[in-house]
Amino acid sequence: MPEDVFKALADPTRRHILDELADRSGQSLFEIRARLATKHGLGMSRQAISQHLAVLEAAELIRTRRQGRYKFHDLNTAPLERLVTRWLRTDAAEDNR
Amino acid sequence: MPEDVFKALADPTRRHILDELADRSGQSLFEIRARLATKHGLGMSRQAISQHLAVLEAAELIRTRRQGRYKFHDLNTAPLERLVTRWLRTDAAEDNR
DNA sequence: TTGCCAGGCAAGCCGTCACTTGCCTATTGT
DNA sequence: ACAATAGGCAAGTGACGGCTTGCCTGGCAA
Repeated sequence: MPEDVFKALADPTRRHILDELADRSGQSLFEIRARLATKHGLGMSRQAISQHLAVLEAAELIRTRRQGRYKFHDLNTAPLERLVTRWLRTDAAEDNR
Repeated sequence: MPEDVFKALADPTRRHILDELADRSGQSLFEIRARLATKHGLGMSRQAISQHLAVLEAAELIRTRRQGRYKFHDLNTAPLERLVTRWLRTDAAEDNR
């Protein structure tokens, strides 16, 4: 299940989205779109970012909460923590995967 | 340049290769191919794995050393270390990328 | 030397992915 | 009520990625 995390992190635009959510939590789709455009020069359609957010949500890298007609996105760093340590630990070899 | 690391990690076969090299360092192409086949049930062509190794080497996740007609592969965990910490540190925000 | 073995190069196929476009639903403001 | 706003749901397109196949090169052993 957390195998999708790698796939989600593969795209640079999605990594920029994570950067934005790390900088300011609880942003809406249009906010993210605006900040990607101004700060990173990414002029993408609204739907493109919506699909990226769907991928990130499926990988559980972001959590969403609806509020009226707004949908706010929050970063969830939990899947990131034991992701790379899989190869970093050179001591006791326990196959926990 | 370490942006390719994410792309390299996106493929499950490549992650299995890293697992193998983490388990036994300095394996050759045919060794890796054999162990992927037996331990993970991956019956892939030699060339497929060669291409995967090329991607991993381009991302500097493995280092290679030629010795006669053999080419040995070693895991290099250096690019992995400050990869995920980009989103994990919630303290001082320095844009080092 | 001759043959075998480890590996590289290049083209081609096919599936997946990122992105767009068009249309539709729901909620808020006037 | 009506219009504007925030977002969702497809379907279609172009490009990239993984894998195969075929041929070629360098090193080692008999």
